[in-house]
Amino acid sequence: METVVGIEDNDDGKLEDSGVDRSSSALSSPKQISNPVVYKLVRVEGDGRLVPATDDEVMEVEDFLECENSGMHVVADTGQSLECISIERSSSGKLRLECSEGTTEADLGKLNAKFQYIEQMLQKVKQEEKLRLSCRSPVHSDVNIDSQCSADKFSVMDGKVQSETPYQEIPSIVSSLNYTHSNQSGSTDQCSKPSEGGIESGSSASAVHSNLKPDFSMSDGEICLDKLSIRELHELFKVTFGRETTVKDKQWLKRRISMSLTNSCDVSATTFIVKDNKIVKKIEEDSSASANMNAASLISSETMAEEEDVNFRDSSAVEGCAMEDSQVVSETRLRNGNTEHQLEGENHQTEQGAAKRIRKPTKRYIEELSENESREHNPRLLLSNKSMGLGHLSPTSYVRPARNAFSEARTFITRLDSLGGSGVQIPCVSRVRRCLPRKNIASLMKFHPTGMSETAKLGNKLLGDRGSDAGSAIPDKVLKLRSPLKFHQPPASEPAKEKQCPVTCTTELRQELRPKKTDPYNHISDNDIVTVPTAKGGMRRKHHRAWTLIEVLKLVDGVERCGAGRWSEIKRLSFSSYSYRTSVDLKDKWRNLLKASFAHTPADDGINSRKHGTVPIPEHILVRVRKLAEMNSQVPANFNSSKIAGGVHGDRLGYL
DNA sequence: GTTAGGG
DNA sequence: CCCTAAC
Repeated sequence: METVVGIEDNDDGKLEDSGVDRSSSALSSPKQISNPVVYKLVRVEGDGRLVPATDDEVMEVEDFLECENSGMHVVADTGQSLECISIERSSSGKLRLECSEGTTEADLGKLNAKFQYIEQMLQKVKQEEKLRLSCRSPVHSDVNIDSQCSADKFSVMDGKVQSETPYQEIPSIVSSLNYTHSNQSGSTDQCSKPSEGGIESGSSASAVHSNLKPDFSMSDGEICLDKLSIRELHELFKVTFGRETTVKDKQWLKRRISMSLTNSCDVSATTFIVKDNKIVKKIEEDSSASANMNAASLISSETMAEEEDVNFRDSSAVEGCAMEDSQVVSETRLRNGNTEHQLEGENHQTEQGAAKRIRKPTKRYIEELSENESREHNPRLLLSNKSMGLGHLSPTSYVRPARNAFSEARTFITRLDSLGGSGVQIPCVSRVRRCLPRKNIASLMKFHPTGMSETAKLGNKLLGDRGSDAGSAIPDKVLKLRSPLKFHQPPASEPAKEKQCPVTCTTELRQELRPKKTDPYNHISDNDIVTVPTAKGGMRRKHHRAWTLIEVLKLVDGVERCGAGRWSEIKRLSFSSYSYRTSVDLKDKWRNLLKASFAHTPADDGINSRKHGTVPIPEHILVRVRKLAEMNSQVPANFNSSKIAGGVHGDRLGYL
């Protein structure tokens, strides 16, 4: 949690700043942008101990906040850095806030208004709650106020009042009050390294838990809200969500508000709390235990912050009434986890547990968001995401993140087009997942043009078939950027190719089809070799790279030099720069060249050209091949047979 | 690891 | 291009 605590003790002079760690809060995550400022209020005893602020002190601060505009720091922009208000307590016991940085005027008025209202409500509820809960141990509650009108997120969590600002450049105000009654070390841990085990106290969190009363629950909030009239609920709702509501359903209002108020992941650890609009101070207990709890709560809070970020983003994106539902859902989900967690095991409330419970839904949520954005609902997306957790095990999983940035719909369309309007829907996921790793996309884009130019230079290039291939070679995203029209009509050779595939048109084959023709021009980027898992568990090279004239020449030269059969050597000598050409590839190609050279007659040129729509291998090369073959007695056994027509699997004999 | 050959 | 047997 982005918490900054500025503590000064007049008696002892400056208090060690160990308890203050701005960097951790400021750098911990991108979220911080959303929580630029957080304040904590702690009283420091003469001996340096951190003591929880008393109610009176709290009130002092509250009053201060209410009437002291200058005392508030306002962050006008998301880009603002953390500001810190240090609370100084003189020997006389007087608390005072200190501005550590300049104050931005923006939104000051708004903030104050909010604050005032909040304070009102807090006090009101506090009074009520005092009556009701006076006998109970301190409870926590979170007030989370989301002001949509200003796009500010204003919330009170764990006693911290803070506003979260979306990524937009909307001015935001974030302030947080954190009343802590933990010892210094505890405080330190809480503030600077919540996730570490630097807690000195030996007492366990569980001990604290057992001592503490049950966590606040939604019911608490409702109890308080129960007292409110509909009108008040409406007001509260307005303050909470930043908009009016016409809902008359008291229950609904209460639920919504309480949900929001308890949305944060407060843990019963913190010492002070803003509970359901009421600031509650915990009784001083085992301070060390408290420290533990604080640390724990901080962690969960941190986690929560992330969650909420997502949540808020969503809610802010979805405006109006409709948003309520979605928000309810998401919040409910979070809450459920939270509540569940708290109820489930106070003693089991480990940091990890808290994080896990919260994080899981978050991921999912993000995924869902992405899916919504893409407008294309593909159930397999989730699956692909799951695999992401495995890192790079699957090069394909890698692609996911980037993909989100692009229009899925277009991708989808393209894919359909590629099928020649067959209407067969190729699972986007499959395709995407089979795409090259994200990092390669750039290289593809970069190299593609080069490949094209090279092709052009070669002169013998087949534009029809090739052009298409080249286009399809690029991942969907790129394809979109290029001319999608290219894919509308599969090259004539395409169907033939497909037929040649021994494998039936299984999904896998189709998935592979496009990728295969993908990189004829990308051979420069050697890293692009991507293998895909086959049904058998083996790996299969994903891309088809048509042989270029240059490669053929190199091959012939290599054979001339080293002799046919010495593929490894040829590969080493002539294809060292073509990592995607394996010795097996050379062998296969040579085999096809042989067949072609013997099957091929000048008269066939025209026919073959028309037949395949491709540029035939120049006769002079074939002649050379034939010569070499004859020299080495490599005349194909049955060059005349019909078998020759097909050449080695998938190859168009005598063509590049 | 290479080669050869079938698919 | 893939897969494999045979080196």
